Amino acid sequence: MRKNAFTLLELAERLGNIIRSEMRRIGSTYRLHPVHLQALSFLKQANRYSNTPQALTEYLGLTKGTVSQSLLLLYRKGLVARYVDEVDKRVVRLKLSAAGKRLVKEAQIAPVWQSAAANVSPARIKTTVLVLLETLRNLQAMHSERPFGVCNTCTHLQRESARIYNCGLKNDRLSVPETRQICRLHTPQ
Amino acid sequence: MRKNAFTLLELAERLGNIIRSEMRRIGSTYRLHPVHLQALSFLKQANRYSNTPQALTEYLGLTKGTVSQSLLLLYRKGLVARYVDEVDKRVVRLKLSAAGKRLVKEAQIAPVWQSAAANVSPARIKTTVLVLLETLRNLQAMHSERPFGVCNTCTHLQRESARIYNCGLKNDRLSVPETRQICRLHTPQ
DNA sequence: ACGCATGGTATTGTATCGATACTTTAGTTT
DNA sequence: AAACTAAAGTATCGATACAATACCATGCGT
Repeated sequence: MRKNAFTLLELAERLGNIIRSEMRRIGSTYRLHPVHLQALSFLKQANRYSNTPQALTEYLGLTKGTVSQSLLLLYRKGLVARYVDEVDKRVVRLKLSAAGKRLVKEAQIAPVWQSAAANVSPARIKTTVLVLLETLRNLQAMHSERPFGVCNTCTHLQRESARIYNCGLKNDRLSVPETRQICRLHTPQ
Repeated sequence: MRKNAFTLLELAERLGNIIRSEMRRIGSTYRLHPVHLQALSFLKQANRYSNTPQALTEYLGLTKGTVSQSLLLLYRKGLVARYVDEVDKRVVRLKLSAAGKRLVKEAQIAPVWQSAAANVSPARIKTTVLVLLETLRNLQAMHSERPFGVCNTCTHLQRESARIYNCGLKNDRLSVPETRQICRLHTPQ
């Protein structure tokens, strides 16, 4: 039991390393580091409450100064657009540019991963996902980090009718595609 | 199915980030980076075929020049000892110093992890470990990376008698503790 | 004896990352 | 309204990971 949890840690560590060096490999084509690919991938999925430097900082677990510099680099490369929020002028809104979207599509490491897990039965994958998810949530709770999830599994999501959703926290109307994005205010059920 | 494999990738990525920032936090006490903690932890477990810069390079997935520099830093901090191999004088042997061993013990992140996975049933953890292990092995095979495992699960291990083991590849006698270390020549059954 | 591969180091340039200090805007208190 | 205070970002600096390249020493093959 103890031993197994230790193995789980080692495995996650090794997998993390592999993913990281895979990202390094893929990113080198564009002269980007792993953290940049992660940032772009996050921005692609972030909803309207999470498309800011602050949210990205929380997501990556780095300091805001560091993230600010990384964003500057991505901006200079023309991969992300930045504009000041109309309502709160302290806030910067981030958005992938066309080039950024293209890059995220090209630079996927998912295919490699999928073929690596291709021979595992769906049931076992499901168990694995659930176990890892629970562990992740616990770890995040310990560090009082935000869980960052989609609306589907959030307590604040209210379904008004067939295609009308609402965020109970922000009291905003949400479009269906929006409910599939990830949110920094996510609160697991 | 496809969707699940994608989620698995995301989870591993998130967990990797958490582990990484946890390592950053712990390591900052000693002014060490995540990669240094990983190196020390590897050296603690490496067997006699794997206690070299080359093996560490393969393990971390970095370039040998980079790893050489990291080792220099660890050496200057008095955490690892280095000496030239008697037989092949090109080879450098690495060993944790007393201070290095102490640090590895102190700087464990395992406890956090264990409490995070504490409420998951052993059976489900076992499934998770097996799935991740298979995925890891496949990923490593794709990149023709070495799997790095313990003798227990290696095809080259031969059991001579109750407490006498042999490595069929190197034709060396192995002590029982040695069969629990990790080896760069590991070949999964 | 000659090439050639292998294990490792030295050096240089780029850019992450943390720490610190700073600017601007928002909100709150007096 | 004026003055604190907090929040979101940016700028700057120092340390150093990391890749790339070149290099050195040893070992192994013909």
